[in-house]
Amino acid sequence: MVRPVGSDGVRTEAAIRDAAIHLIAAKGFEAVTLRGIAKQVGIQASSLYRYYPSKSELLMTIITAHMEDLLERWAEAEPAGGSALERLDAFIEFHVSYHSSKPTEVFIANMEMRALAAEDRKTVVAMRKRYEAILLQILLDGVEEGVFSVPDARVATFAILAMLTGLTVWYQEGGRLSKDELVACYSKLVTTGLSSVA
Amino acid sequence: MVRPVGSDGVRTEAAIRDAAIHLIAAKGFEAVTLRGIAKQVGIQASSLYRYYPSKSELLMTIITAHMEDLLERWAEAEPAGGSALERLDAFIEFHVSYHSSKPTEVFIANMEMRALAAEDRKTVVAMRKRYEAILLQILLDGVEEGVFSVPDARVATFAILAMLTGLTVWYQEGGRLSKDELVACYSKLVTTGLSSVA
Amino acid sequence: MVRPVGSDGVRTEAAIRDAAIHLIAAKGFEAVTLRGIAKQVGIQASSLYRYYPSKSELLMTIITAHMEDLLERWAEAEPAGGSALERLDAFIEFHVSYHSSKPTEVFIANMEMRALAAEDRKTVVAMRKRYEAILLQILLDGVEEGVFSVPDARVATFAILAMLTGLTVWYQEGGRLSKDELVACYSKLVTTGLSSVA
Amino acid sequence: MVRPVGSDGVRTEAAIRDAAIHLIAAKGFEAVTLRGIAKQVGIQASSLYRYYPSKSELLMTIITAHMEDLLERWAEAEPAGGSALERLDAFIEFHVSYHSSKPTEVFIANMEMRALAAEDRKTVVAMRKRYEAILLQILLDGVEEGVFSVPDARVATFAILAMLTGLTVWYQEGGRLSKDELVACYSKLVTTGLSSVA
DNA sequence: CATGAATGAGTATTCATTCAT
DNA sequence: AATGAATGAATACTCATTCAT
Repeated sequence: MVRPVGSDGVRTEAAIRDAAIHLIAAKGFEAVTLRGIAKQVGIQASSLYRYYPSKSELLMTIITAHMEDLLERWAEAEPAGGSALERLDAFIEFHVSYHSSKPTEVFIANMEMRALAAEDRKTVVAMRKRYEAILLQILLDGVEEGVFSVPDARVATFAILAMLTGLTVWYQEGGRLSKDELVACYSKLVTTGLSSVA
Repeated sequence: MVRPVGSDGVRTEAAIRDAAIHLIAAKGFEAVTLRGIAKQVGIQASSLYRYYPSKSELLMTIITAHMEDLLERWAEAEPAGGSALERLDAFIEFHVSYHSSKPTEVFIANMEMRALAAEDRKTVVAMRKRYEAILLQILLDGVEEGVFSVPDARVATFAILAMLTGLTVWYQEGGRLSKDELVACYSKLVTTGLSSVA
Repeated sequence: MVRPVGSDGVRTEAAIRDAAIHLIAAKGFEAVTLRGIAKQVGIQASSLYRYYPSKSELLMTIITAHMEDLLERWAEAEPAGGSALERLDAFIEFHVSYHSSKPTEVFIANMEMRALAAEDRKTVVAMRKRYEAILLQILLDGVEEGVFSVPDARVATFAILAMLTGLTVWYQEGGRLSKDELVACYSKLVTTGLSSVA
Repeated sequence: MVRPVGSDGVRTEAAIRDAAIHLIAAKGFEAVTLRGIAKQVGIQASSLYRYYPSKSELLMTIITAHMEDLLERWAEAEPAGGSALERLDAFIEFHVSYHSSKPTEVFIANMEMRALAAEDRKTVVAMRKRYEAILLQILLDGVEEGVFSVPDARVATFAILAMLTGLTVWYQEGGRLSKDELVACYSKLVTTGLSSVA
């Protein structure tokens, strides 16, 4: 009997990841059991080992897949050239869109880094730094252009990312605000804050 | 050795809480073991039960003590009257000062709510909502006064709190910036964003 | 060693029950540890959980299995019709035979009901009442027929059952008396007491 | 300050025994904790050690006190001389009276012998044998006199004692039957069984 | 006479992981 | 590709017991 391409195995692997992502987001990595994941998939816990060599590698896979995806997509979405303000707008739009479309993965990547082994954590931190560097550069350029004024670009980077990423805590697809409204909201706050003057 | 000379219940209880706070912040509640806490305090794990009836009540105590403290201190620091802008400044100064002076407790309160039992989580969420309501009211007042312009006050509240609270992730006492500089940084970002015009 | 070759779930489950029954009868339920049971079976304590979800459910299983067996077997052994005296003889023969063939299970069922959770205890008490009702009915019928004389049928039921069941405390298979002699002994005592007249 | 005779200490010791007796009867010795006993008395667990050197000696004290009391009282109640039938009646009256007046202590002595250390158990078994020997002798005498007919005097002894003692399981002071009715009930059953002829 | 602080051995139970089938 | 039986190390928690005060 010929097994159709992309059959069982592949499907099972995807199902495992999906189940893991939702359970980890809901209960936290340590509180999730392999039996729990297996049950949701409809297989035995021992069968998980066909697909992932350990619980921690399952987490690492989820987090790095997310980080790689994030960085790749920005590489595609990144505007070639443009003013700092234009690039900032593009970045906010990208970040908010991505984070509101995959809030669960993002939430895990932010919450469960402590659960990674030291080595793995280092790898992920490095990826995250690459992402932070994108915004930091935009801010520095904007300051140089004279359009941005920040007391401390590094703190501002952390602050803005924390603000933007915070949406994963409360955002639910199909909520009160459309994605465009969400982007507008955050764009306004980042560029002119609360002030009604500018 | 049954009881070391000079042992003292009050001192032990404080030591347990301190040890628990630091371990939980570093590794996450689920990953922390009572043995680990006890070891750091220099007692046996079973002795913890003289002070806290269960691991989860220990967490609950830490989180509620923090939340109560936060709300009480704001009640003291809150300016009587004043414009929305003045009250916003006061709130930011308070929030940043408090969060930078107790980053560990705050971090735990934000990260470990999932580890609480449903009932306890409800209690804490209610306290948190009371705190969020403070900022929300300031924003609404500012909008009415015409000094603030926000697309959505509720989203803005979450966004600003996420930004301000985010400092607990990276802030370390005695770092590059003084507390005043920190407050100035965040104040600037909240009121006028990145714009150099205003 | 992960799984000894030729290990078999059904066999293991039976071995666990046997070990549990003997240990509980010897030391009492509370004094028996899962480690102790496991050791006797030759497995790890954690492996018990593949077969019984908790220590108390293991006890409940043992007790209810015994009670169900007792009631079913009487249903089979019960004479269709007959005088009260004939039915009494049949009951005594059945009860003494059953109790002397499974003294350990019976002993546990009598001694360890306190160890059951309230809910479970209720269930077992109800089964026991069904059994007691059998003898009570025989006594009432005998009184009506005029062959039995009892000051109080309810007390007599408890008294006779206590007497008959008491054999589980001292009886050992292969002892001085044969099963038939045992039945004769108890029959005599129940029907005419110590009197040498009748 | 002069302490009044028979004060605190004595009262506390009695309170501890009472509390222990009722708790052990209700939950079983192993399930009872010293903290539980102390709580009921209104003292700290550590204070129990002023009165009893260990949990198991507390049990041993309760059981032997009961057994000694039982034997002493029979020595007082025992009729000097008399026929086997008269002595049997006296024994039954004594046994039922004593057991219905102290059902809790008796219950413990019967149920918790397994909880005693081997050495202590031996001691108690010996006392119990002395008590059983009383009834056995009466039966043997009655057989010799020709008024009793028993297939096996030893089995009859166990059987009758099990029947009589069984009342501690269900008897409650102030219940449906008076003590005299109770004695009459059991007397009838022992001497002529269920038969209506004799 | 009584306690409060502490111990340490022990308990049921959980869980990631292994591997013959 | 998947499972069922089993492991062993770990976990929160309990409890009898000790003893300086």
